[in-house]
Amino acid sequence: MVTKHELEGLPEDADLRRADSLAREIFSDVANKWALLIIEALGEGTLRFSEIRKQVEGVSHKMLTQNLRMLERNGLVDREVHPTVPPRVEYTLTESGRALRVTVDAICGWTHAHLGHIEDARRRFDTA
Amino acid sequence: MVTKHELEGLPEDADLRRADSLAREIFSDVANKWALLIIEALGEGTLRFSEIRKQVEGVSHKMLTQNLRMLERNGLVDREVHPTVPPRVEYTLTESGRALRVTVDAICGWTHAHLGHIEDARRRFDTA
DNA sequence: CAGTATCCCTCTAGATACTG
DNA sequence: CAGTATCTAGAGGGATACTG
Repeated sequence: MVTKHELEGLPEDADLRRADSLAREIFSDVANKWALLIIEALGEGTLRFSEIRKQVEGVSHKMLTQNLRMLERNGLVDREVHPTVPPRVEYTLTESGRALRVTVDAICGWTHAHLGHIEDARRRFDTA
Repeated sequence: MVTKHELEGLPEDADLRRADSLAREIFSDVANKWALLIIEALGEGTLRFSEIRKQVEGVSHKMLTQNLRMLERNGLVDREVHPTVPPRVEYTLTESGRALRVTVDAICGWTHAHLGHIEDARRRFDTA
């Protein structure tokens, strides 16, 4: 990923280049705070728009819709609309979304495991 | 992580709350495109400022310094200044940085593994 | 309730120039 | 070469109001 173009210069792999830039784009989509927090919130279950909004503390209405659309577009979440009134819209991770979620969990785990180290590092840095 | 405050309301765990908000903050620092790409670029090795800049395609001088400072402050990268002229500054992941790198690798792996699915999903979404 | 559209302002991030 | 500072345009994102 974000490959260093080991193959750069070979004229025949425009395909690889394309895949590369696509990977970049997806990485940029996904590697952002709100997207990851939404994925984490969905977890294994199914949540309504308003429920996600509660769980992902601090997310605005706008950011939530934007990111949900993006995740849906990339096939990470499934959006099911129940044509009732009032409407009920449920979001669920797709298989690929759940696969990504595992890595998000790993980041969360890393964060907690290193809280202490990080606090120390900050203190050292800030006093210097 | 980004816990849903299962313990919310109990007055005695201001500590947990603090740790929680710290975790949030760290998550926000780290869950951003440039930070992750820099960590990925550093890998197991040691790179100079200008070398990182080459590897992380598209990063501006400013963004690179900003993110390197942030990563240094959080104890993810080690910054070594050689007092020569011209100056030589080398960056290396710390142990905690390398631990996080593993998860970044996982995200990259995920990206490549799901490129096809994602392209399909996008096509479907965009034509609808 | 969920979603879209509009306004508006902040703050990000690029470009440029300058120092050790 | 690496880093800091300044200026500035423009995207990001909040608040609000309106629709199905």
